[in-house]
Amino acid sequence: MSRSRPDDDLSRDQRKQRTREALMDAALTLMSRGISFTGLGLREVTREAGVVPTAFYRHFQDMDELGLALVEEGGVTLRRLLREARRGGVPLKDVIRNSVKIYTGFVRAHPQEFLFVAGERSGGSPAIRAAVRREMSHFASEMAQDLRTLNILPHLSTATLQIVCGLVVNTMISAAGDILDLPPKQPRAEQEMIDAFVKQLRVIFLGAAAWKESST
Amino acid sequence: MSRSRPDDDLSRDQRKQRTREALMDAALTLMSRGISFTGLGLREVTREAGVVPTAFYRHFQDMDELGLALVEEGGVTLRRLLREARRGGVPLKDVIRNSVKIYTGFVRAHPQEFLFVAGERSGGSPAIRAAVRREMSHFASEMAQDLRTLNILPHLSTATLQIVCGLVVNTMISAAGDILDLPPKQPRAEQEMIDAFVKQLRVIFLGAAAWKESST
DNA sequence: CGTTTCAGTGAACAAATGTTCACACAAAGG
DNA sequence: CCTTTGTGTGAACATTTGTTCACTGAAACG
Repeated sequence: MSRSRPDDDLSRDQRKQRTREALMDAALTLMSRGISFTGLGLREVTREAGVVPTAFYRHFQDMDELGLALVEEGGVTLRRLLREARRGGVPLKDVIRNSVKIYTGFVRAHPQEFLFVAGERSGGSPAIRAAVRREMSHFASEMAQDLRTLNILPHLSTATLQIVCGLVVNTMISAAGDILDLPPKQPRAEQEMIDAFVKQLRVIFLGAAAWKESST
Repeated sequence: MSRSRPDDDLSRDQRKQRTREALMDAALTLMSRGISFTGLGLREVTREAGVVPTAFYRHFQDMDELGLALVEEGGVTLRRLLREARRGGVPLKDVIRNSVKIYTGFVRAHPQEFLFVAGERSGGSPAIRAAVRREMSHFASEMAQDLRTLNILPHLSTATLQIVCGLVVNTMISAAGDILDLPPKQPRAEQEMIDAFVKQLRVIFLGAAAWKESST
């Protein structure tokens, strides 16, 4: 047996990407301990990742670049969310409640990424803020297109639909931040927040359905 | 003439409160330079305030306490906003557009406080986050009560009205953050954002008007 | 096999951070 | 008027930070 530890025979690039992920995960882990990304230090992250500080520079020029990578990761998570929702098909009954169920499931499955996105949307460095906003806008666009092909709210102009989806996405992200901030194991309060969240989405879609494009 | 500099004959308490305000203003000023509150250092703040670092402890135990004071200040500003809106009376025509005009005026007049609230809502330390949420919730409650006395959306239960106002407030704060993040002197993009903001509020109120309490 | 490439190491640095302490000195209060 | 009170000072501290540099050793490659 030449190679004893089976998880150790990896190509160089694989190894590199591995510690890169370790760094990103370390940042997310530290954030889930309460500190916001902006308050994180380079050394802190490498320490948590189990790497020497200098190794950081092999992957990112500075913390901002790490942040941007995390934004991108968050973006693909959001895309997977949409795909998953599509795959489930339209329930035709209780669409909103079901979509919210999928969503909250996703938030619970990837708490750190949602915490990051919600927190840095208006908090972090200018570059990161901008990236988060861009990602949220992309997400809203995809959602708008989905609604189009599902023939939901067909009477709305594309511009209006886009704005409505922006409102929905904004509400979604805020709700995620609120839910994840609850002291853990508090199912009563959590259910209340989710119910309020559903109600807000209902109001939005009700308003969008009642919208007349003529109104200035 | 015993007292030469007229701005210098102040009681001890007045002086103390003065440098306290200087510290708070310094933090806000630094934030408007791009850094988020969480990323601010104690020494950085005292330097900007023109005081020696140790003087900080005469007013706050740590940065978190400073942050909480700023949250409270932000809350006061929001209350003044509501009072101002009330004072203007109900325009009866174009209510939303007019309210938004008042609001954006306020945001432009107190950019730093809105930047702080928007940024630390989900970003900062747990204590500060909680305080911001509490203040936003208070604000939503007051708004709900105002709508009640103005006989707007009278068919909604108090609980529903509260939830709708929560949605409105959330949208307001996000919009403030977005608008203040624009590169300055970009009236085209700013007007676009404000128009979208107005449209979102219209959708919300339209939906609230169409709401039937019976729906599960 | 021999050479090159390069992810990760470890020591070292200047700079900045939060916190401490004894002190100054003007207002407050008897 | 003399004493007390307390805001702001200035020097000092132990830590922590971001960044540099020369290095090691194994994978990649010819």
